[in-house]
Amino acid sequence: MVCKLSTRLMNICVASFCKVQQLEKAEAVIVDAIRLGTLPDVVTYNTLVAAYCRFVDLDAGYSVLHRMREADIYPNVVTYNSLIAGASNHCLLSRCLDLFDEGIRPDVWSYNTLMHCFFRLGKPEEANKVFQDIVTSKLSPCSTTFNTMLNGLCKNGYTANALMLFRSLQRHGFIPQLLTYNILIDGLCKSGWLRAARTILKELGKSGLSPNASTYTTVMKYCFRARQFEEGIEVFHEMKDKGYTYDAFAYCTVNSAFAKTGRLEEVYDLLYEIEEAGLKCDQYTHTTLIDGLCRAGNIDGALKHLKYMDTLGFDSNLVAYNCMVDRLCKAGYTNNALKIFETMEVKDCITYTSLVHNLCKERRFLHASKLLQACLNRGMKVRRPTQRVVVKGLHRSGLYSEARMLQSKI
DNA sequence: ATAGGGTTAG
Repeated sequence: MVCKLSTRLMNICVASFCKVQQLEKAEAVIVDAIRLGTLPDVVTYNTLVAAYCRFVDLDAGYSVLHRMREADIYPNVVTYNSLIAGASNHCLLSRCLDLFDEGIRPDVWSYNTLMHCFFRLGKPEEANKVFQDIVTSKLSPCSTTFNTMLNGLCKNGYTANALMLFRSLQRHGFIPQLLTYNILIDGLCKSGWLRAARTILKELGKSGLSPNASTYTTVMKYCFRARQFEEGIEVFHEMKDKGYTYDAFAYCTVNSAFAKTGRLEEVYDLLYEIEEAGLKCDQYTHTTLIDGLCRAGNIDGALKHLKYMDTLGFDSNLVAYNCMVDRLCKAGYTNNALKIFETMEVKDCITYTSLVHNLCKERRFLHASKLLQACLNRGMKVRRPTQRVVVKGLHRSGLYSEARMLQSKI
């Protein structure tokens, strides 16, 4: 009894660490447990297989499978489903299919995952075959089967079929989940079927379910895309009134819309609100803000925000820097842009392309040529038009030997 | 397991 309890406790610990992507700590729990006489069971290993497939890769999942076999613990359908999901997430279709032939009888989850894999690879016919197989076989489809099918149809451009399937399912007694509604609303909006989307939204309201942050974010997205900003912001307020005030995803959507339309005061307010609530914006949001500030002519504000962004500990702020460099040039501060460029540890072909073009505009062809060569030396690709601008400029300025040198590197 | 947002050069 004591032993069983401790295995369960160990599994809960392992699962908790896996959930937050701390796989070393999960492994350490197992090591400690073994030392105290508690052995991992099939659940422990299944948790690990799922985590390694998800956060590392399929082979890492397989290596857990081997460890499992060495420990004389037999994998079951859950183990295989995790591997199938791992193969599917990394778009490894043939390995996904291989897993169906390894002696474990697949269940409806296995097929759901396979169907999802086909849809992600843009193979709706194959996905549909799997769906038909599930429906006609002894496996009974679950709501995930239907949700996955509806989502896949929408994402692959079969919105009409999705709507037809949805209605047909309802006639057969299928009760949609909130997720089902969210999938359909997004799919219908994406295809421009706004009236149908509104109908579904109304049905959601009548169903007794309440829209969640995801629903609101979807609706907002399409309002902003259709340039109906006031309507989008109204939706945002409704969302907050309903109590969804802690979803960074939704906030960042609004943030970007503000930044793009020059409503910078409101962005700053919202950013403050987000950070006050202890939420975090990602690189995209900050980059959009920096871009918006530049476009509004507030270069100093953008520089200040870029510095602030540097303190936030993102892996890379490359795009924000690229943006800053380009906007500085366009605002006439090319030398400042070059100074920033020199401080950048990571650069990509966009950094170079941007500077090369801006330098050419200022007829600083020699400088542009040096940068272009540096870029090529680092093995980065530069598009033809960019190369041509520099070579032409050098010729026009009579810098023939430099032109020849550049040509030889191209 | 399946649903939501967003960035730079030419």
